[in-house]
Amino acid sequence: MSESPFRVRPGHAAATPGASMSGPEAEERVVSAVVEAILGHRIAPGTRLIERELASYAGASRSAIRNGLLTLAHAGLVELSPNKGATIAMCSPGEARQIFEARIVIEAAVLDIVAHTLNDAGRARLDAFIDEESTAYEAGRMEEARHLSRRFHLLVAELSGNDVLTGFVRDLINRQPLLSWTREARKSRFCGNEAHQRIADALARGDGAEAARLNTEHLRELERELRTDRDSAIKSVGGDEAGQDPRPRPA
Amino acid sequence: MSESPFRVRPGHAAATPGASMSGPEAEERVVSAVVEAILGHRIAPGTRLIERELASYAGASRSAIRNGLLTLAHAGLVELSPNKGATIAMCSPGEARQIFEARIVIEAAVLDIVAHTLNDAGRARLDAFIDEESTAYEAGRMEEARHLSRRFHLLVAELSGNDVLTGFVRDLINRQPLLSWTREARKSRFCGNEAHQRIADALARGDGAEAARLNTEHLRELERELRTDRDSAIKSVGGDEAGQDPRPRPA
DNA sequence: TCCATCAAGATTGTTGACAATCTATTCATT
DNA sequence: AATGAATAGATTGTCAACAATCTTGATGGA
Repeated sequence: MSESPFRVRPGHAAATPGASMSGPEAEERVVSAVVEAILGHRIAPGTRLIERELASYAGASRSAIRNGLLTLAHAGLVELSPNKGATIAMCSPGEARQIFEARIVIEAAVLDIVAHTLNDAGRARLDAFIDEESTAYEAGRMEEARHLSRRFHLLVAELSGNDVLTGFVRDLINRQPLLSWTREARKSRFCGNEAHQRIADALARGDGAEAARLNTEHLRELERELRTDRDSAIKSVGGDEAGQDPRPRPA
Repeated sequence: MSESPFRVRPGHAAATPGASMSGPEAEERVVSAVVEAILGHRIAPGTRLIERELASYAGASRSAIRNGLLTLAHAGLVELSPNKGATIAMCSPGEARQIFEARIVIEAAVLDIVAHTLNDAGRARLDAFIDEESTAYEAGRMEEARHLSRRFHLLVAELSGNDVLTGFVRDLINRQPLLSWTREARKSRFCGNEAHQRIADALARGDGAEAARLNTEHLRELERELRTDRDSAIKSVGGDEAGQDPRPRPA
């Protein structure tokens, strides 16, 4: 059996089939494990999720797993088909376009709100965040940098003070890795935090329109990069996909 | 509570405790029954939903009910507390404000998209819808009119061609009745479809900015009306709930 | 009268087993 | 060899019973 794509969280023992450490946390544990696996590009879209495997991994019952899968399905991260089970969601190019469009318009609105309401505490949070992000980039810690790069957009949403919009942004960001599976370890030339730095500067000046414009440009750049990745993946048909480690379980 | 707030759908027999007409539809039936009950103002926020009651009503097992409640919780319509069960969600004034804000910004973006992409077929759908809505209003069929009034905003979202944004708008609209429980049967002076008519006209002209402006004004009017309702409800009932914590979201 | 304590009932949470369905392999036929 | 049917295995869907927890009402004392 291949390596599990799910990462064991500190403080939690790995799957011990006998130990039924169930509880309200079990469902949450499965959800966050799958989310982390998706965000870390350790699990491919289309991978089938088998209830009993997840159950034994998480040391939970199938009921908890089912609840977790329902939660993930609502967040758009897994697809459920009756009698056929759950798979990691696959986004068609059309869906990818819609997700980017949604991010562009919602984040533009959020940035406009933040530009009008940002206080000193928020400005400090933004500054500290940008520092942390650029430090991670310069140190070459790409995994952490990618994580922080996603977190930036979430932080801006949080600064708007609107939990509803923040939840939408979080869902959209979590689906991002599903759009560009191949972009795993490649160092993106657009994912640097210069764009984030400029957006934060515009926010600090109270210029919401400019911040929104920069963010839109930033996201369009990401989308363009994604499309070229997808195209190049098409021409190198089977080799690339089979060569990557995380494949659907052989089972 | 002697009378059930849930309306029996045509084609489905009422609860027959012995008949276990379960299936994949059972969950869906419960979900839509609760949604309809909320939309029809037949069930109050804070009402406790007891699994066994719902199960016997829907002729389904508790498992299906549980799944349905989870779905409703994800949509923000019910709140689940561990070991305490499910209640119809209650929105604090702060949450209500956030929901209106989210609707304003998302629908503005949607209107801008529609204004740039509307074709003849879409224009025809809008026209037909406005006719149907105004007919319902003039005939005094207020329940249908309220339904269509909500549907108008959903139709505009659908015309944008973006399923992601449409889903967000749908969730927000479905939560609307939770914000203004007291406004049940009252004929609102702002809920007429003149506003919708003007928005549709602006869309037909391709003037997205004006459509968004009109829609924002429309929603702010609704929110103001809601606040006066809530204030008058406070003086009659007296007990007002403190700020509720927002529901937990998937990580 | 008010408050703490406690017991009985009610409700949710969990488990395991069973039925229904799908999937993959095998095997017969053309 | 290719195709289609049948069978065995695997997986999901469902259910009823049991355990854990909460709620309600009563009881007794200050």
